[in-house]
Amino acid sequence: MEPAVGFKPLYAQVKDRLIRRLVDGTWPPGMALPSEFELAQELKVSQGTVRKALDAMTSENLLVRRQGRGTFVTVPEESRILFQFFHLKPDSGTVTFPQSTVLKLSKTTPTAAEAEPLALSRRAKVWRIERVRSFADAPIIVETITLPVTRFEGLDTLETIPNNVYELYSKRWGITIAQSEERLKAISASARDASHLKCPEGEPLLLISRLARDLEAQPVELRWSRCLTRTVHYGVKLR
Amino acid sequence: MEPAVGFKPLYAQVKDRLIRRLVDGTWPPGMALPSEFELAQELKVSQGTVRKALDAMTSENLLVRRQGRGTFVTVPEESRILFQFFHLKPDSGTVTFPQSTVLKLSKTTPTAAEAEPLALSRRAKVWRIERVRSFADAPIIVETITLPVTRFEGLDTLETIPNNVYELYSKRWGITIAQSEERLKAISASARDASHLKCPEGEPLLLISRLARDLEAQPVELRWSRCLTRTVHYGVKLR
DNA sequence: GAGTGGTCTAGACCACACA
DNA sequence: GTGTGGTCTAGACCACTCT
Repeated sequence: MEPAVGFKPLYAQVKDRLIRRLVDGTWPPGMALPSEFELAQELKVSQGTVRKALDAMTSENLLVRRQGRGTFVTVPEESRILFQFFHLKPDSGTVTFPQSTVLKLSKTTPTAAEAEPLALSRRAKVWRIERVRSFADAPIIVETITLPVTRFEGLDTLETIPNNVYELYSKRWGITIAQSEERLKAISASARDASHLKCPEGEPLLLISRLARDLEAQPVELRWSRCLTRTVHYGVKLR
Repeated sequence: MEPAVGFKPLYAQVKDRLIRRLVDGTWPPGMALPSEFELAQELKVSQGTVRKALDAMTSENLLVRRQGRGTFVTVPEESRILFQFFHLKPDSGTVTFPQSTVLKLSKTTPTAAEAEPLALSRRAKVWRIERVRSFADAPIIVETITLPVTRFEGLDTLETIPNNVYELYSKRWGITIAQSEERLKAISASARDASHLKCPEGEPLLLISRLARDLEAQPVELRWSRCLTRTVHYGVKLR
């Protein structure tokens, strides 16, 4: 008699086994999974149970299913990131991905406020990236990205840091950003923020603190974005 | 041969029929629905198809299912509203619902910025509620709520306007708030905001503009909240 | 035409709630 | 014990994609 606490439905167990294959790189982004019947046969469950696991993973944006074609591992390309993780939109007009300019890349130790959410020691090494992001040449965001060096070896040897860093994390280190939590506050622009955003010191800015996690829900990236919201807003839909 | 465009899966049609019963009050909040087999028999579909419709409605927070007990229409009680629509949380400590004090209730006509999202004419009548909300006696939010008079007849005859207005909308007018969209910006506290929030004029505030919709996705309520985010933050989880 | 996911059905058994 | 939702299975047919 197994305890009720430890019980997991079969489809959840199947889901866990499939996620493990995403984590270990058996099925890299873009790859087609075997068909439902092949998976069912291999995992010794019915096709309906495999489907329930695949549907759950699809609703978490880990997979993409196309009728008639197959089931594919999600690729962290721009349009997906834009939709899933980037919530700043122009007040009017179409949504676009901002251009970015790196100000500084340094190797340092985390502050207490950085170490705690990233589950790191104060003596651990981290990369700190500072960059400005712009819509149509107008600077909108100043942001600081903090990454543990242990998971991003050789970051400083890259020629450039691309606009879409989540695609980089995936391609260079095989790290998939699967979920994140954001905390928003209103703050005043510091002299430094103001100079980068070309706005008066003391201008109200939207501060977004994001903690991003990988497929196994381990914290991977901490990001502090200060945003000028004169022409853009942060959009949320609640169901 | 029917056109592919007009096609809707059977479970989606079932879902639409069930939602109609929520809208017309056949099944009010808190009521138990018939069992899956009874619904299947009545609607002439299989129990599995009914289940798919019920699961979809459950994931939209319209229904609550309890193993062994039954399926129930969601009640807009505090804890649910807190979880579903209220995203301001103390930086540390437990989540609570703020107290509120109504400053003013007036009947007026909408501004252009109010009329458009509510799909109203500029000459329509609207209620405008202004109130302050506090955590532990500290004022945190000043907000303005705009409601079309046609859908909320007699609002001015109420003795008091309760803290949880969505519960009021449901009980008094049978209107269920099922979804909403929020836009966030950082602004400076006006003299008026500052006096209510007991903060300096010019203090950075988080402005939340919310458009709330009913079960049929019709806009119902427009709300502008100005929030002091020194000790609280707006939390978002992204999957 | 062959292969894929999408829908629909039917039935079995389990876990839980309540009287 | 009875009735509910939760899980699991098996099979059928449809719509779509690619060759």
